Amino acid sequence: MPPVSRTERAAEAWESLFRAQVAVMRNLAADDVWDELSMREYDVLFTLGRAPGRRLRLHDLNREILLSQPSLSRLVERLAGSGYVTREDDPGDRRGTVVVLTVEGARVQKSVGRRHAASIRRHVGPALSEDELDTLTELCAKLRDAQD
Amino acid sequence: MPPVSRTERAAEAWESLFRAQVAVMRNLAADDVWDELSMREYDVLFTLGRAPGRRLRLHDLNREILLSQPSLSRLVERLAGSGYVTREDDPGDRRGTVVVLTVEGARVQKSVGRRHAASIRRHVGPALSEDELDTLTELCAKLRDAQD
DNA sequence: AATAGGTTCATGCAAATGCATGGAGTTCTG
DNA sequence: CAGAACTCCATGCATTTGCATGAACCTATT
Repeated sequence: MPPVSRTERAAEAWESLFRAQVAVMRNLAADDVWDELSMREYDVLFTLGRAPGRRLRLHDLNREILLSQPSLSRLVERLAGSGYVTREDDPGDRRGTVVVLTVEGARVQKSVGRRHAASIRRHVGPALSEDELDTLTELCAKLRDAQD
Repeated sequence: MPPVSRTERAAEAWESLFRAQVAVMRNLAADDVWDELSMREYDVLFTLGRAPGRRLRLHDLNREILLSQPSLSRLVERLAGSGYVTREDDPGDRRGTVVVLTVEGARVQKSVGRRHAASIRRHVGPALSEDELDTLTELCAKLRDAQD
């Protein structure tokens, strides 16, 4: 076995992470829990639910969601049309738009969220031991924190 | 600290993995290496390059690429138009289409690949120790292998 | 305080994506 | 071995996405 450089190690780790994400994502997407929300819509509502006051500036929301700014703008527009969020002016910065999760939005997010969590348990839970799951959580958190 | 159930551990691990993927992906996408190929196009050419004979059935290719079958069909169509792949009939199964990487396709993939690898080294390499990178690789491989 | 430069968001428009479907080929079943 | 069921791929069509751009606002510089 030849010596493995740091570059190769980084490339292998990313490749492995990426492929695992693709494989798990495909299984999660195939599970029958996306009748009320698409995965991206769920991601937005979930992120809002975690935020203080269940509200976030569009710009801040955009940092959590892998979507271009115009696409997120229109996704939020559709969510507002469905009554799951409202859009308010930011009094502190009048350029900004604050996206606020509605009661109905929170309800739908939780409804889908419960089934999604069960789906995750089925697809991710059995793959690794509890210690391994914790290690994976920590390593990914570390990787994420090192970005930008 | 309350006891943590296996369901919670799985959900945390997936959440952490997913967010890390989003954060890294955003940085990789922002790097100036995608002038000749989009990330998805690169992914297809890269996957073909790894396959034996640098060729893959469209259906098999689709299992590696997170894209619907019609979308992949059209992506391959565009790659063929650019001269990076050719489409051949599968003699063994006449329903099938075999996608073959061309010499030019391999050249472009390598050209982008070199810069992409350097980009990965910059964004992923410094985040973790070498042991941690190896551990992450193994855990993600295990997770991936457990899918389906 | 005026102006230049930066930030935040929305919209026009072309391109890419997914869903539903259909055609062609293969495999299973009685 | 006939036909039903399934698999693989492509195409029509509506939706979603990204890029380019512009409007409104904020901030820094002089």
